[in-house]
Amino acid sequence: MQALPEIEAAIQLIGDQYSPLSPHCAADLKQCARLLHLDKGTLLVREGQLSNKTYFVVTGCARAFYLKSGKDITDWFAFEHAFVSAIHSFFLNAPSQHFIELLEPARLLEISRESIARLSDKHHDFERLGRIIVTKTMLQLQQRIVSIQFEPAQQKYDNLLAIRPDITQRVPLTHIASYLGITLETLSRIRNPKNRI
Amino acid sequence: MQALPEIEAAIQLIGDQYSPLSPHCAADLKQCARLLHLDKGTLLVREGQLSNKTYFVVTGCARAFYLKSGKDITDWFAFEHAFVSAIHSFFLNAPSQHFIELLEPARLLEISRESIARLSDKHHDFERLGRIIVTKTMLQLQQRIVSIQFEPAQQKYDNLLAIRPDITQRVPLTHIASYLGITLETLSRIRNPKNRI
DNA sequence: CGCCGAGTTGAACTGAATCAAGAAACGTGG
DNA sequence: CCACGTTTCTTGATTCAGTTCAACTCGGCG
Repeated sequence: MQALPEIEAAIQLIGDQYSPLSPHCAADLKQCARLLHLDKGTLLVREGQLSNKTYFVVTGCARAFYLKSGKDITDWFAFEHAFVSAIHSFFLNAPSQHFIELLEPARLLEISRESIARLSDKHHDFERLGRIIVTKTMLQLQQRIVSIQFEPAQQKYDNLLAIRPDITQRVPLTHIASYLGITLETLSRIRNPKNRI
Repeated sequence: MQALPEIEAAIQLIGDQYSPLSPHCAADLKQCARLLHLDKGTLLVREGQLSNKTYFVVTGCARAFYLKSGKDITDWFAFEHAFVSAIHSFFLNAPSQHFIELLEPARLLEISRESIARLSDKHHDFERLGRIIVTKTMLQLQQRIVSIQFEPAQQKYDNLLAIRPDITQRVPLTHIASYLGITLETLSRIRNPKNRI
């Protein structure tokens, strides 16, 4: 049917990174995960759609963004070995506030909410995996709030570079700017060493 | 030993609000949860301490805050029927970045990380409860990021009031201001109807 | 009564936004 | 492989929301 060894490898990665899965559970997961390879620019989700999928990025990168009075604001970046989903839609079964766009050609493991619910019921260790993934995400968001609030623009940018030094090579500055809560112009000035005090 | 019926009632509240627990699991939880009643102003956790406890607020309210170059910045409010913990310390077993302070006399259910780990191993439904609590918290944080970033001060304040209309009666304005990422002076001006455009 | 913490008000300052041009890089078709 | 249009990024001038600093008011409470 599909590239099963690659799916297996991706599942292994997830287990290693977050919480190990029993062989039985991993096998069940393999049955319901799909491997996608998609072009740069693909929109996985659009605003207003119901999205009951979560995506694990095997290679490439993606962003979640929303439109705020017409302006495109990036809310989340997912690089290889990270998850991305339209969280409001995925967890609350509500119309998505977000778009999800691929910023590079990518391979993704796609898993449906329904599969996750079924596997969580059946396997205690899958339930745990879910808890741990969500916990890490929560901690990340908390750190992001600290960084956004009260840090001047330069510091926010430096903080981001510390976590992801390669981001400027992979993501247009506009998206980085909106992610940091600053304008493209400000980001451009910050990056110009002449403007450093 | 303790006010067991009150502990039971608190556990019932948690189950109702997040994810139901089997009687067996609820009974196990009852064994390891402690009910505290503490005065306003009590510090549950101080910066630098290891905190391996999480607290469910039965009545009263608490805040988590940190010091950023000497300034007191509120990061989280927990009113009745919500959880509060020094998340960085609790989940990563690292020294706390936060203080936790009671803003009103409070009754709290205290549960240790170790108990949670044990109960999560033993009871699939407890593991699920944990996943769901963390998921809701994650969604809250995500909403907060959206609200913090790009909203002007007035809007951020209005958003908070929409969620917690009584907050100004219960919490000093300084804490609300730092939570919103604005100064006390700005908050004061915003609240003064004369300054509305 | 007088002090103290909490909140308000005012005036000056500032970091970042906005508005407006232009330069550089990028890809696509001739 | 070059020309052209599009997207991405830079630079400059101006404006503005919110900060900072400072003084003042108010309401408890010892």
